[in-house]
Amino acid sequence: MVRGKVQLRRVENPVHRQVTFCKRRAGLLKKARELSVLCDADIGIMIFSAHGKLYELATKGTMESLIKRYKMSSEESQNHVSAAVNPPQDSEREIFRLKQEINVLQNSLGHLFGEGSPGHGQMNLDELYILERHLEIWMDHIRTMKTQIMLQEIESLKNKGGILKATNEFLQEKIVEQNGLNDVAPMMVQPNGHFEMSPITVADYMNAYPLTIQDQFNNFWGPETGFS
Amino acid sequence: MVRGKVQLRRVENPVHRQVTFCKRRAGLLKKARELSVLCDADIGIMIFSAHGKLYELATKGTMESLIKRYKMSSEESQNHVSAAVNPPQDSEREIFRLKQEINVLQNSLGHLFGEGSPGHGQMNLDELYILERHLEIWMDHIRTMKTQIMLQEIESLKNKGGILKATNEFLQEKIVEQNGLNDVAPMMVQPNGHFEMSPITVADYMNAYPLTIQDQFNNFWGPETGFS
DNA sequence: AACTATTTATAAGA
DNA sequence: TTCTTATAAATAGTT
Repeated sequence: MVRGKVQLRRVENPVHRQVTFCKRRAGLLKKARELSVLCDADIGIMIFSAHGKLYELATKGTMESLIKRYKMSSEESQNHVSAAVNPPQDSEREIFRLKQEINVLQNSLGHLFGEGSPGHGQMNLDELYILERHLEIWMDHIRTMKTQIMLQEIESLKNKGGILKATNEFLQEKIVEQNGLNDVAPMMVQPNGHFEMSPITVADYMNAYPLTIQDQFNNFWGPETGFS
Repeated sequence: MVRGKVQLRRVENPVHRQVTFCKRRAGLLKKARELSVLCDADIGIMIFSAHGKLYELATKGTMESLIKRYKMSSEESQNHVSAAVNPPQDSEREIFRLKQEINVLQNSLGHLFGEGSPGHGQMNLDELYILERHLEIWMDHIRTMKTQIMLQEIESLKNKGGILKATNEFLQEKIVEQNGLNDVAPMMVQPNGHFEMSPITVADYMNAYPLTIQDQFNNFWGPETGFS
């Protein structure tokens, strides 16, 4: 018999807990089926017991199909929210497009792998062609993104190089003007393998390494980089 | 007040149905939360109203993570079942491996696209390399499967061809032995576009179409198919 | 949304 | 696990 209100906390006795789990699980699924019938709702429930065992209910179709529907639904609302909040940037649009691609793929795959009976197995050639085409398109997206990122990196490095070059030219002029000399304390390698520059004037450096900064620059970037 | 047992069928009055949906939905989610707390269970619930609106509950993590767990769980049990029932065939093992690939991909994608903030956006090069590699591997699987299916089809056709060839040789011997002749009633095209063979002896056919069956066979398969 | 007469779920005991 | 039963909880119909 029920003695008093049930406390909303973990049932400590493992036997009681197991029994409660059985009973309430049955109750929950029954309620779900009732709700589904009474109100025309489609319901999917996944229950993982404390020991990882899976119990499930799908009141319509398969759990897979409900999950697909869930993903569509939640993505839709997500997009409405983000479209309302941020001005849709190009990169976001691109990501949305890629998400859609992924959905298509996932749907294809769910269809091809998930929903056949295990013995049914083999996909047909047409389906594989479609899948291959999608993969090619997708791979192309990824390669494009990779290329763009690399181009951006090159651009960024070029900018940094340009700034360095300008700085170096300015410093070279200074050196020509001044011609001062101090102690030599060139670049050192630390025990941890990292480099560390001791405080050092440009003139010190020039003294230790007779190449001009411009020469070194060209040695590093090559004469055809547009910086020389 | 509740009058008599509730009938387990759709509530016809739309207003009542909507109210019932609200109340029972709240009840169901409450029960689920209770079960989760009392028994250490992790529960995911998706409810789609008759008009497609989504209501969800995830008692641990996100629905996405529960869905991942569901996929792993259900895949695992599916494999146990199929391993117990059938001797694990190569194609089934291959499909399992592909499923795992897909999981890896989905996880990568979930990580790369789904779980960053929308502004965070850009993947890094390393991640893209990994993803590209996965895609290449996967594409390779698909192309392999395609090739295998085509090879199987060729094999199957060759077998059929071999049987046909043997049959035809046998029939040719019969013809040489007997040399009988009846009315000619060759192959006809029906109004529905399908072919239908009237009852006809091989000798009739030989009479109408002077090529030997062997000649016709070679005309169809070519002399290099291994059947001639 | 709030109220209640009832039905339904279920905790503990067997 | 299943049945029983006292009691808590849910909820259909109403306001």
